[in-house]
Amino acid sequence: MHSEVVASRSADQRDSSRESRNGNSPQLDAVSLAIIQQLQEDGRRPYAAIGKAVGLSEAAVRQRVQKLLDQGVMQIVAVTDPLTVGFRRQAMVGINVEGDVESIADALTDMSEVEYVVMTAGSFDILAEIVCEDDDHLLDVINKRIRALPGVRSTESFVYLKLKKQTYMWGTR
Amino acid sequence: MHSEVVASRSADQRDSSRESRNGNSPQLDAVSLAIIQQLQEDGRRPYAAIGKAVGLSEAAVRQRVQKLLDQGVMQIVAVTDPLTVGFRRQAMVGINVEGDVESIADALTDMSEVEYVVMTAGSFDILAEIVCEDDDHLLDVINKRIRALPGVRSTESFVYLKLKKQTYMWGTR
DNA sequence: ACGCGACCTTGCGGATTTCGCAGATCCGAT
DNA sequence: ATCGGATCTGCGAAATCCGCAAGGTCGCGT
Repeated sequence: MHSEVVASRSADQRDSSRESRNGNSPQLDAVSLAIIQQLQEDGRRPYAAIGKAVGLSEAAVRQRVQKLLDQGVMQIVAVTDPLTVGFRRQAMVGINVEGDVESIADALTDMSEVEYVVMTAGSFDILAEIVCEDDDHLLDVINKRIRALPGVRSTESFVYLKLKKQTYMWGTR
Repeated sequence: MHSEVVASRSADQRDSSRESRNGNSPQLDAVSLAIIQQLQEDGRRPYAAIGKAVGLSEAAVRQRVQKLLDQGVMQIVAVTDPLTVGFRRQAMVGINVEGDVESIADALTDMSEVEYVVMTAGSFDILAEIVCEDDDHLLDVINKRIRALPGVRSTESFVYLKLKKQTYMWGTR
């Protein structure tokens, strides 16, 4: 009874201790992946339901989720389109840097208006997404704060006109 | 008694029966805003706790959250760094279009590998974020699928090297 | 071979939370 | 003045969460 799936979570994705986050290597197995998928569909889904879906007991799911949360591998949050929540100006800013890219990225990370920072290959070294209340605010962040950082060679802004898609469903496909 | 906040949720969010998401502004009142903030901190926070924080009964919070969810104003989901979850190649693609920008954006929206689509002002008409398993996959999506769309004049890719920040905390600042 | 640690399972109450529904209220529209 | 819709509050009942305890299994290092 109860057997069903289970899929013998053997000792598969062992080794390969590479790191992806900013330092540690969480190393997820297939079951945790499945749990995350469940929670990507509905962050409030009960543990028992998740357990049934991935072939684990309620208690086990609870422990796994807690650990994933504690490790910072995943977070369960509400997401919205900022435009509907009163932030009327958003922009993606492409930045070119001379010198240490990482330190500039860190400086951007510390700004509360900056939602998203990623280091890239291509004609920009960094892409940063900015969320502001209005034009003045946006202008201020870009010109006074970002361009003022030592090492920033140039920036190019892309003001958001309309958000068309925003998903959190990889793996679900 | 019990007053506290409440802030007289006047008769604002009239209509809104329409598909929010895009062009319009559902107009959230202060209470819904506060609820969203609570859920941005913890997507699983109990309704009673939220109610206490925003000055509403448990049932009222539940109804509001349900409506926000139904309207598509907000979603409660698990988020992770895709790199941690096995998607090893990501990129932002800037796209220039001739003709109807919106229809191209819609086409992008239909691709499962595309996580994020936004229409912008600036030297790109559209920015799209792509999440793939490996280089072949990424190459395939960009060259075979995106560039193949009629109306796409040119694209420029920014392959992600390292994600530095990813937040969901507007309003909480 | 043995012990240890990591992880799962089953089972179990009690505390909490969720959920549905009936009864107020408020407010604008007829 | 009154009707109707939207929203809030107040309940029980059902479901979920949470901690905990007693095993079981597997892989690994000594």
